Amino acid sequence: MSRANAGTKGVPRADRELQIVRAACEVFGTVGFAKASVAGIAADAGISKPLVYQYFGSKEGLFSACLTHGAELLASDMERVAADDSVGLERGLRTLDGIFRILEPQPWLWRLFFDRTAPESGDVAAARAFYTDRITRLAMEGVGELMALVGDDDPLDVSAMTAVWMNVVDTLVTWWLDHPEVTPSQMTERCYRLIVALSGAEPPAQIVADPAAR
Amino acid sequence: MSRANAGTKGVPRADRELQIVRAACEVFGTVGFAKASVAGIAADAGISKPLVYQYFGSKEGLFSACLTHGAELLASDMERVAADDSVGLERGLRTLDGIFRILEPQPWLWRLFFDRTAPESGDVAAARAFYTDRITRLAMEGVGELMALVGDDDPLDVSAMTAVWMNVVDTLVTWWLDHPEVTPSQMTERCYRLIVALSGAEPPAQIVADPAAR
DNA sequence: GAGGTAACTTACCCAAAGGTCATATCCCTG
DNA sequence: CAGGGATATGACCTTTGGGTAAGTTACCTC
Repeated sequence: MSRANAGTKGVPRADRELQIVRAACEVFGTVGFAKASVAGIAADAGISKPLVYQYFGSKEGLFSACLTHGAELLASDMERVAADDSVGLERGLRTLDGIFRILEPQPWLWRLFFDRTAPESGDVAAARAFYTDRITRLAMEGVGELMALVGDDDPLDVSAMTAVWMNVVDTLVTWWLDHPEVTPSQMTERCYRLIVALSGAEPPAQIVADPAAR
Repeated sequence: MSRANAGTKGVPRADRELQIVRAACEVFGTVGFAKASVAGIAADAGISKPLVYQYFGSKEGLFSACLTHGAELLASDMERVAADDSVGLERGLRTLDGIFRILEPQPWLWRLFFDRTAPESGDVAAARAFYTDRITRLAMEGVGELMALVGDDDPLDVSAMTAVWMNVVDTLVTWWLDHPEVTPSQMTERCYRLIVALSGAEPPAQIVADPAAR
């Protein structure tokens, strides 16, 4: 009588895990690791706290799963863009475009990656290091091309510029979160204008109208 | 006998408050509001927890005092630069230069401002809104000038660009934190090169050598 | 259909941290 | 030099939330 609602509901583990991860991504991405409560996530997912621990071991394990889930989505898209033959600012624009489209239905995914309240050791750090490497490599490649175009190949300059680039993406996504009525396409066009304003010279324009980029 | 170390040590309130705020700025700025512990801050400051509460009322009140302390320092310097007659990218460079010099001995101050784990209502929010307004106004003014130079006066574009600009500053400061051997002057020069790389056209060069900017 | 296993829950434990209380010591003033 | 107020503290209270123990139900296989 005491454990009235106990007992299996016949949902396979893989389904439940995905359901939990999705709820957790939204919570972690919105309020951050430190302020997120496992009980709250469980409630959002419509299940109880011990099930979360049974499947993910700890709050940290759950966050790690979320990080992997989100980062995989983003990293694979960035690699797709990198495989194109665009260079310099145009490649930057195409990358932004892909990111905006992925984040449209789940903008909070982005925050998982830059959460300073997340643990800095253990599985979480390992997962983050793995994806940071993967993404930073792409960014450095793109930024390096851009810097080489103007004859600057100081590695520290490239390093700093890569950091700037990655946080510019972060900032534009954040700005977008505060202006939810703006569509991904409009964001891409806006980024194009901002780059024009900075550089004076206009990069190729086909990105905005290119149907293949949709 | 139980409260052995109790009793005044003759330190005036104002001195203690400054001492506590300084310790708190470092902790809040380093680990963030959520993960910071008041007892830990008290220990760092060399005093006990109840004294913190006696002087600041709550953890939130303490953070609010830190925010005001740090923001005042930065905002007043930005206003100094704004009062100069530089425009566009040169004004941006001068602002960066001032920020780097202020943050050199206490880089964590910067993070107080962008702490997403801080409370979003009450005194903290009020203090942040006050300084956000003050700083954003300056940034928008500078960014607006830059955008006007190239004929873009869409207010949303200016808004997004302002966000980008403010986070670029954040990023460069963060990058600097990871490269402590770099001096403020070197950082300013590096920023100059990055801007050149982005814009193609070179902004006025005197900022780097200008003794008045030191 | 008996039993093993995977899916699920309620009720609880306990450590950490925000916040308070009662008390102790010192300085300043009349 | 008496006492009021400012400065200071150890011990405590209370809430929050990560984590667990033990029990319940359903499905699957033989």
